[in-house]
Amino acid sequence: MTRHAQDNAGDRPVSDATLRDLAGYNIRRASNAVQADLVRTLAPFELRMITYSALVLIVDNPGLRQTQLAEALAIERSNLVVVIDDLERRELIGRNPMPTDRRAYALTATLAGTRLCRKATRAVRAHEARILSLLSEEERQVLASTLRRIEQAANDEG
Amino acid sequence: MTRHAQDNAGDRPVSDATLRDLAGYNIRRASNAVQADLVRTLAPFELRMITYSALVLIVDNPGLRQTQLAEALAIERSNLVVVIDDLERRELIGRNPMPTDRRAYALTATLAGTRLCRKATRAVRAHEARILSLLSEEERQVLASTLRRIEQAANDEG
DNA sequence: TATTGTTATACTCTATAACTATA
DNA sequence: TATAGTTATAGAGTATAACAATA
Repeated sequence: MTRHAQDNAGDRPVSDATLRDLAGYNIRRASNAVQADLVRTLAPFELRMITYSALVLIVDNPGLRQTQLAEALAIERSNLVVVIDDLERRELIGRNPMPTDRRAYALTATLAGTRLCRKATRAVRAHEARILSLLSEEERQVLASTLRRIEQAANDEG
Repeated sequence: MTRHAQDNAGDRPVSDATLRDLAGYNIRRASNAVQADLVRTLAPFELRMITYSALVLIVDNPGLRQTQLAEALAIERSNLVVVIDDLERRELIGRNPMPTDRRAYALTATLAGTRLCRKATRAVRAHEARILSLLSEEERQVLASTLRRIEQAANDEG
């Protein structure tokens, strides 16, 4: 393919200096890349990120109600329903009636759910370890700390 | 509302220690919060994050082709079309024929587009400044640097 | 009246395949 | 044969409103 002088920006590297100054832009790009990678990591377990996260929290907090779980995951109650439906249909968790409040369910993991959770967590951690191996221990701590504060501040802006 | 002893996890704080160890989880939460905040910031300009980002790159790189722009934004060519359609319909940018390649368009911002870009950038920066004021200069640099490396590594895992 | 889980719905973001016109 | 832009479509993710059962 021949090139001509008047191609102007055609072959020069694209400058994204303005956007790279914005935390929101960098976070979106990193988040998209990491989420796509997590989809691949969790696919063998037939789990999505949100399904996996819900399972972990149920394993770690037996007896959780759905509203509590939705809040902990920072998603809407209504969007959690299909997630719980999926985990229950596969008999990884159970919706147990609460004697003290007949509106609510106490969520508990089955043995199969606990086992799958452990296996998936090992896979996710191994996968993350390869990515995070590029970062020093201090950088990892700064990353976790700054992300948490940014989330908090962004929510407070609302 | 009365409480009973058998409420089990009902009132205890939900432990998300397992998930908080995962970079992917923290990044997703921060990204969601920041994107939601950006939506609110850009709404007065009738811009979404992707529309704003595209406009910035066109202003900074006049003559850009759509494929180059999509690659720079890390989105699919096909998803960029409606974004460019929107910006063109509002006469913020123009699709100019390229004499050297009649398949492609050279994208350029109009005066109105350049002005809107400047105004929106000021608003976004002011908004980010409030959030980033919680971070030291060193933390901001570590954040930007680590996010970029994580994006790169996650893409390479694919 | 308020809350829990649920349904329905809509809008955004992303990914893929296939088409057209050019190269 | 390959590339630029386009169209259509499907799957996630997210948000809101409204409902029945229960508190």
